[in-house]
Amino acid sequence: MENSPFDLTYQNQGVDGKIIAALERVSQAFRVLLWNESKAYSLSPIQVQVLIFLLHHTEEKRKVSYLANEFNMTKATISDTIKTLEQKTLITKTSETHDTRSYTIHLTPKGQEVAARTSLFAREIQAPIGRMHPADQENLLLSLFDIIRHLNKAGVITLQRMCFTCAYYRPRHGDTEHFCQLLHRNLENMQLRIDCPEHAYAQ
Amino acid sequence: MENSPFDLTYQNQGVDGKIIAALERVSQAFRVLLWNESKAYSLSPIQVQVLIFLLHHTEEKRKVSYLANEFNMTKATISDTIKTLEQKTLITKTSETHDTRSYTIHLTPKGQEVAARTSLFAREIQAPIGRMHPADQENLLLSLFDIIRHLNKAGVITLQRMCFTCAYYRPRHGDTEHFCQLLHRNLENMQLRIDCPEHAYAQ
DNA sequence: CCACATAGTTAGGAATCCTATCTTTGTGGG
DNA sequence: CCCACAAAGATAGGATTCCTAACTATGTGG
Repeated sequence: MENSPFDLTYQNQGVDGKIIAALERVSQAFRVLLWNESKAYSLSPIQVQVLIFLLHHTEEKRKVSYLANEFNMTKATISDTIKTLEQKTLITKTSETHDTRSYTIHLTPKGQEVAARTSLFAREIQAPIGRMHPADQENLLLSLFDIIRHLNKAGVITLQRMCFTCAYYRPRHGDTEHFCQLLHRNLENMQLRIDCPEHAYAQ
Repeated sequence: MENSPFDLTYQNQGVDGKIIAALERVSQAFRVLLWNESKAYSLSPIQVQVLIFLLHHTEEKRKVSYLANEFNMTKATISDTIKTLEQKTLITKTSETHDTRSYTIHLTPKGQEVAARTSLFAREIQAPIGRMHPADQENLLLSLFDIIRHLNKAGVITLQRMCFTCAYYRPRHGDTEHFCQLLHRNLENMQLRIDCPEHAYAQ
């Protein structure tokens, strides 16, 4: 065995190195899938992302500044994207608030249709996840939560709507229990949210 | 409890939906980190990726076509990137093979230095992984392997150097054991490679 | 009411990444 | 031997991404 010419601990492929490499592959897959989907509908990747976001989020989040923050881009970039989407009659703007500087973005019926269809771009990634054992799913999700939580603390990802960054969230018994002050109850691991519509920022 | 105005199974946030969303967040983090690192060294993201790849891979993989396949881009894009890197004296070309159409790319000392430094761009993601329990690391890695294997079969990711797509790989006892015909032995879960230098394609 | 912050737009430019078209070189029948 | 074809890479040109910087217009607070 010692005579093997191959070193099993080759290069930086410790466990964490392997996990990083694997996550990078998955990231690449997302990029490729999103790119393909975009081309299929003659849209840009960011346009598709915006459409999908609009499909799943409420009024107060459907603004230029919010989207810019969400996608780590400048307002200029989003402003441009919105202009294009409007020209394609996929969205409309309404300024129903009393702040006339701002407006809310809405999907047109056509926009909803496109958004619904393109939102399936990740279905290839969903398939193997659906086949996993529930226990493995739970472990995977918790690991990812952990990573994201760290990235959030480190300032890499600025915006979150996950429980751990919410004003209503209270850890109990040293992180093993999760109490939501809005729902007034403990959340199971699988009930923790990554995109909660009621998320409130801690000050 | 039933009176709660909030539906815990809100939107597509079943387990797999949450995992997809989480993976997307991590992907975004990679993008942001890579972008930051690029700007810090006045390079483009793809230039950084190429430099890092060159640092870790051998001769026969350091060619334009291989890189194009690796990063899911056209040869034109890579050709351009290489030209720029050469102008920046970060790489050199040598045509030591007998096929004079092609050449091999080498890092200059300066290129190695930059590559080594930028290769740390993912360290923020590595930190939380390093702190996880070994068992959780193993679960995470196996789950990601599973997803990538599927993406590979589905043709989303064309190129791999992981055991599951290798000509030397033989599953045993229904996927619970992994035999490498090159090493002539079973591999433990944690010995499975995601970027094996000896990977050979199955025909 | 004036200074300042905030929402969004515009202009201009660097960079990404493509398609399509080339040149050159290797390869495999007939 | 040669001719057709494939394969490696380069080049030109263009659509798109995404930025910075400067701008307009509106809200807010001492």
